[in-house]
Order: sequence, then structure tokens, then C-alpha cells
Amino acid sequence: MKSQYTLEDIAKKLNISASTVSRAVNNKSSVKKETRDRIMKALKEYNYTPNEVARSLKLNATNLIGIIIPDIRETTFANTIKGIDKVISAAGYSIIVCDSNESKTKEAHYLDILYQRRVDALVLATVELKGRQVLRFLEDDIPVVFIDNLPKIDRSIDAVLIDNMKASELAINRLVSLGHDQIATIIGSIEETTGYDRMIGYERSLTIAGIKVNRNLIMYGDYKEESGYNCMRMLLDNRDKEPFTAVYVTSEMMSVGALKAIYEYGLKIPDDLSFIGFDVYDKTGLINPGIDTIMQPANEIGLQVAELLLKRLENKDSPTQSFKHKLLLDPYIELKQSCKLYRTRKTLTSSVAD
Amino acid sequence: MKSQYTLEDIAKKLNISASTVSRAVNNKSSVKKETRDRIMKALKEYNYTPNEVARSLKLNATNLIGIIIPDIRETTFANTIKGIDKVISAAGYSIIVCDSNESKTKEAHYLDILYQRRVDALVLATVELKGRQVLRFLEDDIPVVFIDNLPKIDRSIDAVLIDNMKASELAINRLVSLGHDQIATIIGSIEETTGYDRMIGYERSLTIAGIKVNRNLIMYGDYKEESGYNCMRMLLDNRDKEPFTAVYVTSEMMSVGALKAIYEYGLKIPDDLSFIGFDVYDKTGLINPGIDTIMQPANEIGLQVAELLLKRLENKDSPTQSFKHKLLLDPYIELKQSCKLYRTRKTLTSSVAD
DNA sequence: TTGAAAGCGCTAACAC
DNA sequence: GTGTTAGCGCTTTCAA
Repeated sequence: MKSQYTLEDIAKKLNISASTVSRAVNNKSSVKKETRDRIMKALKEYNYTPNEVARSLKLNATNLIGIIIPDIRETTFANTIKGIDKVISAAGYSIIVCDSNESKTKEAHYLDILYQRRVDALVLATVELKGRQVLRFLEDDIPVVFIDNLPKIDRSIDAVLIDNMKASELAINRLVSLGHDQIATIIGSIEETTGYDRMIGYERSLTIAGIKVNRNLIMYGDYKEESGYNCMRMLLDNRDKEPFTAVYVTSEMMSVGALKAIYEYGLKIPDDLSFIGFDVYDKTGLINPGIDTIMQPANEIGLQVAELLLKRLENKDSPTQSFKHKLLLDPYIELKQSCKLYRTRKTLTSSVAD
Repeated sequence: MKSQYTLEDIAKKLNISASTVSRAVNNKSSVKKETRDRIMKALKEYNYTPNEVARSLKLNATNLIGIIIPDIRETTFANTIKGIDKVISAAGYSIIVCDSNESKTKEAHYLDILYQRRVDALVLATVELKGRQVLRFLEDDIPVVFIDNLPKIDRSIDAVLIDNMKASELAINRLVSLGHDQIATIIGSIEETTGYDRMIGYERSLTIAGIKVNRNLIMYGDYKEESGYNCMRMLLDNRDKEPFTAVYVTSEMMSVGALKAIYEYGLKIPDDLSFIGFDVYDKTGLINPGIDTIMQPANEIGLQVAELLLKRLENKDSPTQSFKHKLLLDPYIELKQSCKLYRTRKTLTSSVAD
């Protein structure tokens, strides 16, 4: 008993036309109840399943969403994907996931593939800032939503991001409120909007708090663990000349690197140094001491991306340059035990923990 | 300037037939060099991209692999997907990822969708043990590879798993070699092959070591954190009647739950209790004390799945009941600081750490 | 070496 | 309400 029957097959068995069967399958207009019932019965009997490929070709829509991310193992991306999948699958779409492994070449390759596959929309956490390849999608009016990072292209685009300035504000305000006024930071590449905004947020919060920005306390890394480690070492090596009582590190892996450097120096957190990280996920709750961290609402990002996508997909008719959305979601801060009250210029033997 | 040209479009511009252009695009037999060059030039000029959907329909192959997993946020699954993607994308396939969220209903739904989409193959970490739905794929000779867990179906299937008996052996042998002979364990559901095998491995290793299995030291959970917590509490509550000096917990989230219970009781690891977990990922290295853990080679699993898949995909002609593979990969143990030497029946005040 | 034609499975005018 | 027809973009016989 063969299993892949076509509309034609079913139609023939019932001595009716394929179009009528199609209409019944898709609950389209006007099929006589009696006919519909016969069809439904046959559909079940022969275990008919529509062929999405043929449908896609005919309708010029694949119901497929392409997603390219630099590393699926990063909890924040996995969460975002999960959020997207949840909303989008309920609307009849599926997602093709591509892991560019932080490589521009692979990203470019995947963009080609996804274009060939005629995905209906694209979600992109790009590592290629020039974004030339993406233009093709935009020109064809294929919705593209950027996450995590914005490319430098001369065109209005859809994006769902966190408010990175606010992220830094959360961190700095927290430290300032604990009495810190010598706060070091490790920032990612300021070539990227993400890094740039986080730096601006850092500087602005300090300024607003009446604290002078000391550029010697700002280090620039590349989001990887090693750069966090190296930057932290440099800060610590220089600590007698440029003292600081707290440090704010702006990515997960740089946070990890920085913490390793700190522990290597034999320093205790929070006693010797207050620390705020970024995206330091602790699913297990076993990280000890717990690290205060700024977090992106990764799942929420996914949900918002999906909503935006669906909106775009529904209004495919709208003009090319329809109004684009740049959604800025709020980051939040997770308080654990890595920050401590600091009494400036006072001689308390031991400060009180928060 | 429109961007989606078809073969026909290109052919017309060159006053040749679409079939010739097709042949050139696919590097097929016998196209005169001169014609080929003209075609290639035009392809570039008009920025032609083949339409995979049409190709899929014609060739009855989508080059799409469906993957269904219970939770993409689990590091082990993310790793496996990454492994699969790496190999498979190099071979021209893409993956559709579906997160069943541990729900049988969603799993069933996704199976439907993937079947409709005519994926060329399926990778399945099933939560539905009966696996009726999967039969359809098998009947159509669509390759299916199981990971993580085996369904109870009466049919030979492909699978890539770890050797779960060996996993338990690694854990128990380690503890035994440290002198422990009262070893508790928390096992997942033994309805599933995974849990069953881990239990057998536990019992066998003890027996081989000449230690009598004490069933009161075996608890059964459901892989979730809460069950790990509850099981551990029961063990601890009963510890004066059924003493144990070490515990082996067989899943990540149960490990986390168990550890929380242990800490709540004010016990110190490894001083008061030696502990071996399962899949306790510590990407950051910040878990303190570090937890000894059995690990699945998740990325390697992905690579093997992909290789197996490609093999199946190449031999589509082979008979329905071609020889199936059950690949058992080796788990490994990660040693940190959660186990300690235990001198049975001796009165050392403090044991020596490993 | 190339072209014509058929057809993959489906949907949507359009006619009746 | 239903059937006929055309066609989505591609590949592949078969014939020239």
C-alpha cells in the first residue's frame, strides 16, 4: 500500500476533479456537503498528506523562515530561537536554523542557501557588518529582522534588540548606588552598534552621577573569553596607578575571562572587587559566588521577532519602504552576590554587604 | 531591475532553450564551451539564483533534514544540532529545527509538518515512546535517526546514542576506586531505555566490585529538577537508616535539584558527600565547587548522526530493510572537586582529597 | 550539442 | 458546485 497519494489520485478514486478535492482540503469556498464528506473520508482512508513543496511552488511562498546566528550553543540565541519557534510554528511556519559559527564566509553561504530556498523571511544575527548580501532580500521585499547586532547599511531595517545604553545604565547605577565611583569596564568592539551603545551608556551614567569618566578604566575586547581575561589583567596590573573598586564587563564570555583573571590574582568577589557581568546565565544556580549580571530577555526577543515577522508577512502587499521597526526591549539586572557596598574615603574595616 | 530571473528568462535573453541553461547551471553533460560561457556570463549579469522549491518538486528531494528535540536550550541538544549542521550543510542540506517543548502533542504536530514538507530525513529525540507517527517515515523509506532516547517500536531503527551502561560504570568505578561502597543514585524513568540502561550499569558495576546493591539507595525521578531535589531529600532524610557516602545523579537538571537539596541540608561537597552528576555543563567554569560529571559527547553525536544520515541518503535505492545502525558512543567523565577519598571503616579524622 | 515537450503536485481563474 | 485548463520553475527523456 503506497503512502504518498496525490490530489489526483484521490480525485480519480472518487471520479471527481482534483480541484474539488483541493478545495475541500483547504476548506475553500463552495463544496457541496455531500461531496466534501466523501472527500474527507477518502482523504482519511488513503492517508493523504498535501505536498508542501508543490504548494510552495504554486503559491510562491514556502512558509519557511531562515535564521542565521553565530553560535547556537549560546544560551541567549537558543532562547531566542525557542521564542521564535513557538509563535511562528503556531502560524504555520517552520524555521531553518543556520549556525554561522561566527564566520562571515559561512554567513554569506547560508544567505545564499536561504535565498535559493525562497524562505519567506529572514532573522539575522549578523557578524558581517557590511551586509551587502542582505540587500538582495530587502530588494525582493523579503522581510528581514535583525537581532543582536545591526549592520552598517544605508537603509531602514527591522530589528529587535535590547536597549544597550539602558543595559549599561542599569549596571552603573547599581554600582554607583552602592557607593562606587571608580568603576572599570570592559567593552566589546565599538565598531558594532552593540558595543558602542554599551560604552555610551557607561559614560553617560557616570557623568549623570557626577563622576568623571576615566578613560584608563575602559578596556576594549572582542567578546571572546580571552580578551576578557587579558583586559582584566591589564586593569589589575595597573590598579595601583588607576584604582577601581568595581568592574562592569559587557559580554558573557568576556565576563568569564575577566573573572578567571580576578581569581588568579587571588582577589575575592565581592570583598576585593565588585563585579557586574553580562548575560552570565546560571541555569544551574551553582555558580559561586553568584554573579550579578545584566541580562537580555532572550526569549522575549524571540517572541517579538516572530510577531514582527508575522505582521510583515501578512502585509506583503504594502509598499517596499513601509515603515520599519526598531524594537528596543528592556534588559534587566540579576542580583546575586558579586557586588558590595563601598564606603568611599571612609575607614570601615568591613563594609556591609547589600 | 527585477531580481528573480528564471531559467526561461535567461534562456530567452540568449535565444536558447531553458534545458541548455539548466544543463549549464548544473554542470551537466555536454554543453558546448562557447554556449556555456555565454550562459555563465548571463547568469552572473542577471544575478540568477536557482529556485530550490521548483527543483525540489521536480527531483522529489528537498535537501531538508527535520530535527525534533524536546528543548533547544539544553546545551547537549544545541551541541548536537551544531554538529549535525556542520556536516550536513557542507553536503548541501539544511535543517529545520522543531522544539517540541517536551510535549507529545507538539512532537506529533511537528512530525506532521515535516512529513508534509517532504524532508529528506528526520532526526528525532522523541518524548513519545510509542512512536506510531514515525512509522510513516519509515514506511516511505525516509531515513530516521533517533538520538537521546529510543522508542518502543517493533522495527529495526537507526540511532546514535551514548552507551548508558558505560556511563554508569564510569561513575561507579570512580567512586568505588575512591573507597566508597555505599553509593546512592537517582535514576530517570526506567520506562525509557536511557534510564533503564543507566540503572543496569549502576547495579552491574557495584556487583562486579563486590558490593551488594541496596535498593533503598536507588531513587527514581523524571529528569526534572524538582524530582532530583525530592529524591535527594528522601535519601538524606533516611540517611541514618540507610547511610551512603556518595551519590550519582543521572541527568543535568536532577543533578541541580539534588545539589540544592544537599546544600539546604548544610552538607558540604565533597567533605560530607561525594557527588557525580550527569551532563552538568559548566561553560563558564564558575561552578564552585566544580561538579564531577558524566558527559555525553554531544557534538560528536551530531557529527555521527550527520554521517549516518548522509550514508542513508546516498543509498536511497537500497532495500527497505537495509541494515540499521545503533551507534553507541562513549560517554566520558569530567573530574572536578566533588568527589573525595573515603576510607571505609577507618577512623581518619579527615580524609585526603583526590 | 541542443531543443521540444512532458510532468513533478498543487491552486486558481474561468467556464459551465 | 464543479470541471477544465494553465502554469508555478525546474529537470529530463527523446528526438533532431
